Amino acid sequence: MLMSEPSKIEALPARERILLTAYRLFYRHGIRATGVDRVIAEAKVTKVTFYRHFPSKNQLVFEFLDYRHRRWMDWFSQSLATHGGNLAALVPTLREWLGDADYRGCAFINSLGELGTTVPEIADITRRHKQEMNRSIAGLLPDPRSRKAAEKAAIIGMAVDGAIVGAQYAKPAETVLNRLQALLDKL
Amino acid sequence: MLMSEPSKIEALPARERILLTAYRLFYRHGIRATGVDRVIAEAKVTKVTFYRHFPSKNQLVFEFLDYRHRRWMDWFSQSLATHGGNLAALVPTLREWLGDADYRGCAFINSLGELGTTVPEIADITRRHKQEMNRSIAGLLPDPRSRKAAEKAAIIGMAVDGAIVGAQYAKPAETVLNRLQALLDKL
DNA sequence: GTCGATGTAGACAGATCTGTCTACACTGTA
DNA sequence: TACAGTGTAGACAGATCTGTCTACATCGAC
Repeated sequence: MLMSEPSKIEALPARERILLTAYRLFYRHGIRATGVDRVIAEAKVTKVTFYRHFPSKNQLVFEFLDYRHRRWMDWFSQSLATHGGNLAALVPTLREWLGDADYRGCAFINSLGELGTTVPEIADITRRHKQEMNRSIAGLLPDPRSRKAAEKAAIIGMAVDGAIVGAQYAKPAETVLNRLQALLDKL
Repeated sequence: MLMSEPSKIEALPARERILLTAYRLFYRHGIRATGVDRVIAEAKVTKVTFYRHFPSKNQLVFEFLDYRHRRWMDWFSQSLATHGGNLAALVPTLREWLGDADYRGCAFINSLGELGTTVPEIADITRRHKQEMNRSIAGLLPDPRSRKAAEKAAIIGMAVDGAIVGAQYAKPAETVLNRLQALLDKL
């Protein structure tokens, strides 16, 4: 769902191929488990090309997270709209993601857990990502720009984070989604 | 709070020193960022001793998570009891942990995000840990052994997971705790 | 006195990792 | 026509990583 189409990657310029390959490997296997050499091999570029576009692995990680953020927000907003644009849209939208076969949680939460003290910028990046997610959630509520909507969205966002993590260790995702729906029904 | 006392480690047998050192380094820096050589150096043992007690790094990781589970559950149960043993105890209990200077989230969630596909056992380990956490939460509710309490505890546990993760990227933890309290007030 | 358990100091092997380097080719634009 | 941008194939350096190995010492229990 949020994964790129591998069959079309070969036609892309080298930089795009590197970023999409890193995106797929970092999300699936983790950042430290994915060496630069593996990204280079699977993107079918050379080291000179890689280091011409990305001065370091850490820079690639930042661009991976930025790219992930933009793609995820696009999907999230569109899917919420598709499902009706109100709070009832939230769980059906999350169902599309949490039930995916390639689901591996939130790239930001995972990266924070893996590298949070080694690369402190990841906490800021994660906070901004979640703030924007919460703004989208606020948009589902009556009077979306009010203080009350922001506070309620933050509470809902916290529960969504819990569901995201829960779907990583608990199967099936449907259990977690039902739990989230039950919580939303009480708010 | 949940960290061991470094000043007393030297007096312990080698196996305990290794486990406590791994516990501290894995929790603070992540698993892959912590090499075996570093654990050995800081535990003040030799490689032969290390590999006599732990056949592999993965085995050490499993024992780190088991140890973390037992210590965390002990703290969690005792702190909940100290704060009154009912649902109102939950947020004050979590405040002790989430506000800690060495706070780095949940070792299970972090390990799952870092190594979830490389070491699939971690998902099962995490699920069992969270099931036991939820059983403790159910114990705070009226009629703790009922189906209803289990379901409510699972919902609360999901929100707790969200708070745990939120406290990693959002400062101060007090904001997250207030949000959690607001959610609990609505349940 | 013997033996098992526990501990010691690295050397070593093989693998993996990040980043730099050389010299060249192709393409598109001005 | 020239030049900048983009791309190529590794070799190489230095570092880090996991796990095995040798030979010995100490201690406590039987």
